[in-house]
Amino acid sequence: MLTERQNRILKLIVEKYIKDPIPVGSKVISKELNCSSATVRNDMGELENQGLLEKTHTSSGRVPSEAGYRYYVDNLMELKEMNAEDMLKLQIVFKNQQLAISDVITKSLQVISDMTNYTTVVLGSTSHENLLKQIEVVPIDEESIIAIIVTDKGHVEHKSIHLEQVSMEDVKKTVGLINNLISGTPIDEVSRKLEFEIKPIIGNYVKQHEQLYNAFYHVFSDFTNHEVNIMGRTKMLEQPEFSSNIDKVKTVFNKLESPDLLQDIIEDDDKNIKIYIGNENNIDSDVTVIQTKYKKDGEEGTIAIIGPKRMEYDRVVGMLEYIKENIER
Amino acid sequence: MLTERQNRILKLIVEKYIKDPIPVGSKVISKELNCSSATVRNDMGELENQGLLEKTHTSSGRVPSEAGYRYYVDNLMELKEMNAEDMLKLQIVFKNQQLAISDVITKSLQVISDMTNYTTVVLGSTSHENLLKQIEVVPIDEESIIAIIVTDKGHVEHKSIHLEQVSMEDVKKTVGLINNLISGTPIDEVSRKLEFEIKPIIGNYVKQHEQLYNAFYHVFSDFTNHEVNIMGRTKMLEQPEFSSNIDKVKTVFNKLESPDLLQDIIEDDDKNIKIYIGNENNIDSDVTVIQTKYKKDGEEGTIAIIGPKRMEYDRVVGMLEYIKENIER
DNA sequence: TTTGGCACTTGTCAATAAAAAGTGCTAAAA
DNA sequence: TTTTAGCACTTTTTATTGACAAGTGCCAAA
Repeated sequence: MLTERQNRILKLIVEKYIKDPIPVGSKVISKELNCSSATVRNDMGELENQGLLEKTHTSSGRVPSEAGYRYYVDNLMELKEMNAEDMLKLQIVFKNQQLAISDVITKSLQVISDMTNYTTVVLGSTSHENLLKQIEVVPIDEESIIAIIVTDKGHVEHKSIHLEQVSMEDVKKTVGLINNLISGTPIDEVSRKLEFEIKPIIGNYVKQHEQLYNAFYHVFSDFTNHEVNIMGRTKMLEQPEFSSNIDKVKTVFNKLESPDLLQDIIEDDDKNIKIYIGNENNIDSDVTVIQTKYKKDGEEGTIAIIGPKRMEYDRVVGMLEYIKENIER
Repeated sequence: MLTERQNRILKLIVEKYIKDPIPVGSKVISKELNCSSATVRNDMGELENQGLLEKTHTSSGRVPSEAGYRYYVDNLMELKEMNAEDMLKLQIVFKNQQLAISDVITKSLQVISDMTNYTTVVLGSTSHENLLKQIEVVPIDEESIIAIIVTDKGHVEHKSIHLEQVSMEDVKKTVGLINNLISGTPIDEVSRKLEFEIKPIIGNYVKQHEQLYNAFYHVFSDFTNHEVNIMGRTKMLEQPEFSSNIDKVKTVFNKLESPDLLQDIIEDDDKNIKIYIGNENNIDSDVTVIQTKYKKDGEEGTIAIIGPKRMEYDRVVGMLEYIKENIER
């Protein structure tokens, strides 16, 4: 259990360090509290014993540890109103009636990325949550068509298909069949249903049914599992602790580029705003992920902000709350 | 005019420097030529006078200047066969019959990016080259529909539209009208045609025509001008001259992130492989862009490889030739 | 025209020293 | 019992020095 003064010292150190990433000494802190640097030093020693602070070397100032950030976020952080400037920039996006929800979300997270210099991510719903709404085909030339899949959540994906000696009529027949028989099925189960419900039927009266079946099978099995949108991919370079350590930057960039990983990583059913500091997330032990789920009409997904552990927690949480509120009404 | 030996020296220096970015001294060169280092030094001095070589400081070895690279590319470079390993990896992509052309291109450039550690870009055709093929609408719920635009080149784009109190019937009518009257029009002229050919008609017998017209107007005017695909966005970090200079990296990253700029930059009607070294391109004076146009059936576009000026010119040109050849037949 | 040789420049590396920042601990003060 | 002043000690940062390596330019001889 920490004393009142220790709490105040920890809070000051975390906030100072977030503003400027240099270890914080006892002197600066003592000026803000009404006590001497020696007193502060004693408390800092105790905070270090508790694992909330760290030293970079024997005689350096203190830096928050991972547990320190966690304690700060859980107990010390005060949420403040979003500042007027931030709010204004976001409102421009929200006021735009033309935009569909998903565009509003993407655009506003783009704005946040620019304002904060953190990387932002928007994750659509997963393919097992999306139901097949409709499939459309558009012929391009004699040998190729484009198949367009639309899900009930409004997710659209398309794929060009190369077919030899298949009549457009047969294609239309097959598509009609799919739309009639298996629309409403979760996307990731469609492939299986194709095999058991469509293949046997078209086998009888569609020429080249093998080729056609294969084509559609691939269309669905290649369906992107998650629609993922990353904004400000390279913002990490703006963070001093990263720009001085290129290897860290590379690690994080690689995580972001590999879409599979990203999907596994940010998955959480909680509707509140969640904060994963360092090892608490699966991206990298040097970053913090702040994320939340949104749900609006049918559409749902996750938005996340990725920054250094030394993130402006209060500001980001404020923004996420604001965005979420605006989305959901 | 350069002497034969000067040509050989310049070639050696460029190639050595490309392999390993440290200034090249007269001694190493003299070992490969049958002459003394003093002779080489004289020639190097002359090459520097001609602006083809540079020194990093008074007593350093030489480094190719921009003009030096240009001279190398124009006069000295020998194209060699692609090495077997590179070729094998690319063939795996080309052999895959399932893939549509555009996917083959994207995938193969992904492979090239991984093999070379350069950033690669695939640019689809511009919107004035794409003709409207067909527009489809899929209703999602009472108040929103998804509009899907397909062009003759097989480019697909979709947009969710929010409509209030518009009947699906009216939507279908309007879409039918568009498909009948203005399919075949270049995408960037559709908006105008909508105004003069569709608006007057639906004005008469479609309720809420204003809203509907606006919605479709935006669908087309927001149509992405260029489909752009970037692979290996962060590969620049693997290049020693960049990873030691973060500001350069940031500049290049920013250029890559801004899609508008990218479009202006890589625009060229020449069908050959073109090389833009340093200031010759508009991305950054520290990079080289090697690019070419491809054309296959209806589809056409540009592929580009972006790397440091110290790029492996011969290897990259070889790869591009190989890819182009494979695409076009 | 080429080459050996040498003076000269610059960058790199290691060692040293001094200064700055900050700590921990002790003993005195509150 | 808590707080504080003071001081010894540690580590980092910065600058200085000197030695060495790499490389050049130029001159005079081959």
